[in-house]
Amino acid sequence: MSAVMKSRISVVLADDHPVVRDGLAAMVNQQADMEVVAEAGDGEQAIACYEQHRPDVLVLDLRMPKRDGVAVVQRVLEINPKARILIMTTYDGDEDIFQCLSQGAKGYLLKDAPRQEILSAIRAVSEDRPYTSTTVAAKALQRMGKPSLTQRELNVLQLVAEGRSNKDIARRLSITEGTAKTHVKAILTKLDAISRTEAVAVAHKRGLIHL
Amino acid sequence: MSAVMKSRISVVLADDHPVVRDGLAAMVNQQADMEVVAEAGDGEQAIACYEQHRPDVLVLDLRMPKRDGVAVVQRVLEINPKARILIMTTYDGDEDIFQCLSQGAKGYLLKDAPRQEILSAIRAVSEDRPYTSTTVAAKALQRMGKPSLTQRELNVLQLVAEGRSNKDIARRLSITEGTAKTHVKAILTKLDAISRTEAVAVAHKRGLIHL
DNA sequence: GGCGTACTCTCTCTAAAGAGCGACACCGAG
DNA sequence: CTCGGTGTCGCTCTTTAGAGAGAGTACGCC
Repeated sequence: MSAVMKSRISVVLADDHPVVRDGLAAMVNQQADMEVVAEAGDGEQAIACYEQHRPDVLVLDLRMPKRDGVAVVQRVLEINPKARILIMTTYDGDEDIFQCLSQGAKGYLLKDAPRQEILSAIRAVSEDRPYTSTTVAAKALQRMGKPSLTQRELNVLQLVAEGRSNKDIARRLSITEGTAKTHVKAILTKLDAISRTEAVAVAHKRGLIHL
Repeated sequence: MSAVMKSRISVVLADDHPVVRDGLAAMVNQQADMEVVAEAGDGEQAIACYEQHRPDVLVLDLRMPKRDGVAVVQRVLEINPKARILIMTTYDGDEDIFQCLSQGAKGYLLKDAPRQEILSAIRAVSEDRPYTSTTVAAKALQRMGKPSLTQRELNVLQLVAEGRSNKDIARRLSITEGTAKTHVKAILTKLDAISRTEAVAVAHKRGLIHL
């Protein structure tokens, strides 16, 4: 590589809202040092686009049809462990943030970020420098130290959030009601909640479940 | 007015995400027959912008800081009962839709709508023709016939969603636990739910509460 | 006035949820 | 192999939630 980088930063956009893609594309293409090379409207397209174009930066929305953001991050990093991924989403639950960053995404920012911040985030990530806004970083730190739920507990939590009773949950998971209660109890303890309803509120705020 | 409309449709955009505003602005300004005259990042700005520019169409996001979409619709229609408002949001709960349309918004569409649909919606609303996509219309019809909650019940529902117990709710609203139970019972009946947790799930899906 | 609606309160009774235990089998990491 | 984590099941006990039914007050509307 020469000392002077003449080629522009290539960017792939993945977001299920055409409006958002247009907005990002407009912002990016207006810059002299970057350009959008492809767009994707769902998770599978995002993976396909990445594989095909191998962009410098993949800008990714978390909540998408077909395959959600976390899964896309995983798959893309399987394809290319050095992939530079910038998560851009509306969700600020600490679980989402933690998942993405710990899995190897280089940046995470919220859609209500100002133009300048978005552009500098893309530039940072393109140079393999991590970018995290202060508010997002704070959330990620919040998540530290908090106990994490097991897969089974997440399954149970999901059913609890749908309003199922312990008996109902037991039936669906082919376990006894007592065991279902044990799981719920563990969930309440880990989320520091008194009732199942409060647990759902807490879990939703943290991004553990998505209603 | 002459038979040939030479002046372009003036549009004011209100959305708390700069990215979305950019996207919409790019789309709109690319059209020969319309232009963006102002942008707002929160509810109060939206009202101020409308009052100042009196655009042909106000494109409005529902969830915004300072003042939410429904309140903005109300206020703007107070200022100008003939205001043409197009709601554009990610939320498809039937309560949101019903509220906005019944209060006088001329159109409602989702952010994942394709470019063409967004543009034709703006044109329709600018000519005072209502625009509603089929999926949104279906939601609005779903809401018909369903019992609506009283203000008190909405207050209780909000507390239930936060995970409060009946006793807790009673204390906060300065009523007896028995009365709190009566309200919760009424909520369960109206939402056709068996438990409070299910009620929260249903209410969230319908857009009655926003966590 | 009469009617409907919302809000309040009281009562009983059953079902569910949650606290607090202990226990055993499995499995992977050290 | 031992140990920690997980998932399973069991038990008792108290608290909470929810079903059902009745009833009084206030307010606005026709």
